[in-house]
Amino acid sequence: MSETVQEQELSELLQIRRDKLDELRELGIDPFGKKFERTHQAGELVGQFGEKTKEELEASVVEVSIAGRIMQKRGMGKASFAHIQDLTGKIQIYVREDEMDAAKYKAFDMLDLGDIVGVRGTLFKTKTGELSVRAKELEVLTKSLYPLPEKFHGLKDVELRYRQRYVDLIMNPEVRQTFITRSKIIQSMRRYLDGLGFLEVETPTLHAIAGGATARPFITHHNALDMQMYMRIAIELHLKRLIVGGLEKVYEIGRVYRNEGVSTRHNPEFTMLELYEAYADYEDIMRLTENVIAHVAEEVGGSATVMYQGAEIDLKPPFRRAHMVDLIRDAVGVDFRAEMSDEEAHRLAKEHKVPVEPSHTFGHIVNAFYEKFVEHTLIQPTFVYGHPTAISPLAKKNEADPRFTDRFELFIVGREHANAFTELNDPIDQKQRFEAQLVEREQGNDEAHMMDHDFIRALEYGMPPTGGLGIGIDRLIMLLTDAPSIRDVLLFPHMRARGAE
RNA sequence: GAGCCAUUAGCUCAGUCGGUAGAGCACCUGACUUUUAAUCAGGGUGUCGAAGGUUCGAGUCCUUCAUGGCUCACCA
Repeated sequence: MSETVQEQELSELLQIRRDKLDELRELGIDPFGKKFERTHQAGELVGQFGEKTKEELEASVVEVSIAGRIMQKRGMGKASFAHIQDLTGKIQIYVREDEMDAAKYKAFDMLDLGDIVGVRGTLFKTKTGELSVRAKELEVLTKSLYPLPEKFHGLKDVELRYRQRYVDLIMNPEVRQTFITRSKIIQSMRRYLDGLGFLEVETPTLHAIAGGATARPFITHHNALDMQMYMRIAIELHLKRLIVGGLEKVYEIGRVYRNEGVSTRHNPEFTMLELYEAYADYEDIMRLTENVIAHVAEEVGGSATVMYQGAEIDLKPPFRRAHMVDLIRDAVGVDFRAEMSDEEAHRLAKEHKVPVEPSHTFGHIVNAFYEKFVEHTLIQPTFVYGHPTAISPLAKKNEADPRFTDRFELFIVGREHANAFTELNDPIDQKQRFEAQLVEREQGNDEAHMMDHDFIRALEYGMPPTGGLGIGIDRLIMLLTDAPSIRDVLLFPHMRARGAE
């Protein structure tokens, strides 16, 4: 569509705003102004001077310079009030015709909600006691050409909130706060791990082999090398190569990509923390996990107890620890510690109406029982450990019972928040595990792991006994910000492309 | 992928039994020098998500499609 046609199709509402560009220029004002020196932010002023009396403010004459978006405007002829919003909040400004340049007052009078201005003036309190800035000078910094949502109800439409997050951020302070908290959570986590002597690293997100997790990858292509590549589904295998290389304690906070369904708990790309510590095992990692989560909750939210969707969640260590088969036994009375064949396991699955595939072995069926009967019941933080070997191709087998591994997952509010294990460092066993995965792949499981010969080679050089951890950062942020949907903690959640537009 | 629900002005929402598309905010015109969801007087700015169908007549009933939300499935 050409620019001219678009211009013609502008609604009256939008056309009026465009016309104001020329009217401002006629007044000698650039509607898309320039750099503006601020001395304060709104929230800072309210914090610093909000408690001062009218008289104290009059006596001290505090000169300030602020800038922000006009969110409310109340004109009264030759004087006007408005509220200006910046990152930190809102502050009222008071503009009088007799105290400034006539053209400037006329320009201000013409401005709309959503326009961005810079104001220099002095602090005072109105007769109703609101801290305000009495404007001496006012600069138009940016004219807004599109009207903001309704001032009282704001932007409610969920689709618009996600597709036009910038409007959501302007209108909904709690959304702004969620993303500030998100940043603080990640900062806090970094500081904590750095303090423990971990080294933050960055490894490739484009992989020749998509390994380290059970998931379907996005496939892409590198032109110059003419090779198929995958967006990474996990960070794991590269970080373990670094443990082989002697970096000993490493972590990466980064994006991984999985070509799977979208839901309130799943986005095609999400942020993982993965961490590996040489000479540690999964019990060390359990302690680290509960400590880092409690630390972040306290540092960012002020308490290790959080409210999530009406439920009080206690994140104070130690978290409950429970073996997967014990939880299944307590829930349905089936004891998978008993020796049993795959056939017996299938019979139990049928008896308890647990959906399984014909190719499933004992281990897959134990996991299916867990997912059906236990997972959703774990509201308070619980380390579920002892996952079957068949579903844990990168975890070390348990010494006493090799049908299970030294692995745990952390469940909170019925959702998986972390996955960790004593890493398998026996290259011969690892190769066999990959081969078992290849069999699954041939049986049609396109999420089964791929063989990674270079990773085997790395293990052949010798990886020290190692504990590893993955934390789903978005889900942790959901928990700590009381967000019901993962989209509420992602600035730009993935949405289907709109056809006509 | 399946089920349920939603889609009307820039935004938030009404719209009865099928009978001339409405309100508040925003915006426009005017008044107003301490207002604060400012107030007062006047002004409705629209592809009723799209396309078919039924009907004398469809925002409303039917079908298909699109997008979104929730639930389920898959998954972290």
